[in-house]
Amino acid sequence: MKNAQNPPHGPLVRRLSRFLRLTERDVAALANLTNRQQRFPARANIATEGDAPRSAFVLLDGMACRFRTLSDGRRQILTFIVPGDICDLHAVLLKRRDHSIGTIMPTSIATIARERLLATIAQHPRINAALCWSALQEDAMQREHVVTLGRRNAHERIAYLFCDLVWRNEAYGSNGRDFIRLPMTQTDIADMLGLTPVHVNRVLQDFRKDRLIDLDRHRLRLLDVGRLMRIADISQDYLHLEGAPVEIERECARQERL
Amino acid sequence: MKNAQNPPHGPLVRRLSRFLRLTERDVAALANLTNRQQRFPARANIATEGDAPRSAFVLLDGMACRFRTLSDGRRQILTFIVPGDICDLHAVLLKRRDHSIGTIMPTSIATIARERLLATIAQHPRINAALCWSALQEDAMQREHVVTLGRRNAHERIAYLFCDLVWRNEAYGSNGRDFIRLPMTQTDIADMLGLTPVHVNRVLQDFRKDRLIDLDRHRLRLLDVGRLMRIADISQDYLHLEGAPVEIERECARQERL
DNA sequence: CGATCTGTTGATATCCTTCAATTTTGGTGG
DNA sequence: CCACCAAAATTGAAGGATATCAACAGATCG
Repeated sequence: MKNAQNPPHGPLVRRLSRFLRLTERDVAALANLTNRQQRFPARANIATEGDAPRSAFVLLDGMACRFRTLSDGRRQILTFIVPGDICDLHAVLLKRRDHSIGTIMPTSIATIARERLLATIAQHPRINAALCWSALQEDAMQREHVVTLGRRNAHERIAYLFCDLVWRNEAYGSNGRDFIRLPMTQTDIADMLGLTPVHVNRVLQDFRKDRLIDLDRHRLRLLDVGRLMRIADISQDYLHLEGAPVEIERECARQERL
Repeated sequence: MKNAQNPPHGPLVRRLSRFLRLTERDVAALANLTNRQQRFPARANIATEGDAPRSAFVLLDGMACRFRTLSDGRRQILTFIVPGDICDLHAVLLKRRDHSIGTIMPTSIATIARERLLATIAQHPRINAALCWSALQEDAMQREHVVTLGRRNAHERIAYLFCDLVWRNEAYGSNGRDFIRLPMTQTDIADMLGLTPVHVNRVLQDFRKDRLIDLDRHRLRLLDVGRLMRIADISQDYLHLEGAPVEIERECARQERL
């Protein structure tokens, strides 16, 4: 039962072991959790609003987003989905999807069969706990998004988004450099933040002039994270990266002894 | 194993049986799920951001809201909490709360002990499923909120909020009249919808002039739901009130036979 | 029955949108 | 590898939705 957080693991393991240490058995089970892989080109729909929910999946590589469109065409992006993110884990309980999922760039996913998922969480308390945490974290991110759209102005919104993306990449991304890939267009950013593409562009210019960011060819480098955090008035608390409370650790250990 | 949806049940049973039929055993278990009750006056905090999470609770009577405040005082309400809503069901997994919960009016809650909760869902598959559905529904409501703040204008936002509150009251509220209690102030509505109180007031005047609503002394009557729905461009799909898919029903029935 | 919170109204300011044109980028096929 | 094309980014000018400020009226509650 060794520490399983060493580098060469898939995005799902990287993501989940952010919460608590997984055993080698857990890691092996996660490797068997997914079955077939699928690739999608850029700007393709992985799932469409109104459809009956299909199986859950993990995003392995690329980037996607959840979104909804109003009947006059206005679009709101709900979340950007990055490698390691799990989608539609419990969606079987619903009859029809209330939002779509589309790719931003070429993206590959691995589907998760419901039967195997249920069996896995029944036998692996740490995976169960980590999946719950993952869902809680998504809820918390959604809440931060609501705060952003409701009470932050354009500069604050963009500062928030960039911090969020960089922090998530640091927490369980794979690249160890000081910049991140920003594959989405300025229109995507606008649709995420409730702004117009034109205004997003202007704020980006401001940030460049203020030496806050370096953004070129979809590569983003934060030149002054502290100042961006102060602009957005945000800390990374909402990501809940602090790991499991001891009681949860103990409870998992106890269940593993059975 | 009779239908358990008849009137004289608590808000929790009313809420959960919206999803699937609960057995008499389930209803009895739900009655035993909560232990002590607590009353809070209006404008009191039930839980505060930064605290370590306490036990989960059900709101029995009154109204509350989740909210976050930025450091300069701007406040964003995340959700209004109505009777039957369950709060912080899995919060034990987190070390500190990322938002507060406060009352709008005098409110009573019933706490749920973690041990008893775990035992109950282990023995009652339908309760387990219904609680999962409840969490999914909350996620869907949160998504609709994001769409509202990101892409709807002031009139559309208020039309959305009023439909939402009325629909939720119809679905599992207790009063059978054609108006609902609207205990929150216009400032609360503004903080929910990302507007200023002044502007909320003006939109309300517009709605009154257009004979869309009748709002007086915190009693709201929708005079033309169809038109409000068209204004907000919304249907009640996002509330997922259609009940459990047959496979879930079957799965619960199978588990009950063990 | 007064103090305070809430609702209402008007005038002015501003952030962001809209519209429209131009440049740049990135992808594709020859 | 280059030429070409569509998509994305950029810039300017003007308009509109909502915010801000301020004052007052009305409701609520101890």
